[in-house]
Amino acid sequence: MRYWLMKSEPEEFSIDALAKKKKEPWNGVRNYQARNFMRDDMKVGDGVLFYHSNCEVPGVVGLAEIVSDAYPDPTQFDPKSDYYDAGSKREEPRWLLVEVGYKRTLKRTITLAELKEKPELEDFALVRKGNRLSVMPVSKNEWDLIISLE
DNA sequence: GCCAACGTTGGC
DNA sequence: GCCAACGTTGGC
Repeated sequence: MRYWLMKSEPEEFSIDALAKKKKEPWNGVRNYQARNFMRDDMKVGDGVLFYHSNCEVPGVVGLAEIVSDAYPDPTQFDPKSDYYDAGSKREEPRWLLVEVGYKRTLKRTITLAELKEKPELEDFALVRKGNRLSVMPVSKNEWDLIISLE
């Protein structure tokens, strides 16, 4: 079993929204590295740290899990969608998604500022300068440490 | 295939 | 709202 961190802007889709909907197709990922993680490495049952980005207090706010294998992201074919990609063909979809299932909301936000202070997390992709991945791997050690901060 | 211009992400 | 970082695009 692997672990992941997935970013979402709370104004777009928050942990509360996921709690309400129970699960959500993670559409709109348009970054090849993130897509490759979803396509090649994510398995049903993998753990997910749900992260709020681009907001007042960025940080890990909940736990989720992968509940589907990767499949083509339908928004890439929808001209009305923000995520439309005219260059992607149905016979050969460029973008994939996985479905993310709600597990629980943390009692408090484990903030980015806190994570940055932990020497053990020095190499964690999230806190490395300039990182813009919206989906990234988390090691077992990193997962355990982050969870323990709750 | 290089690289400048441009767009996006996301913390602050 | 600013801006650093970085991915993508497109002219050459």
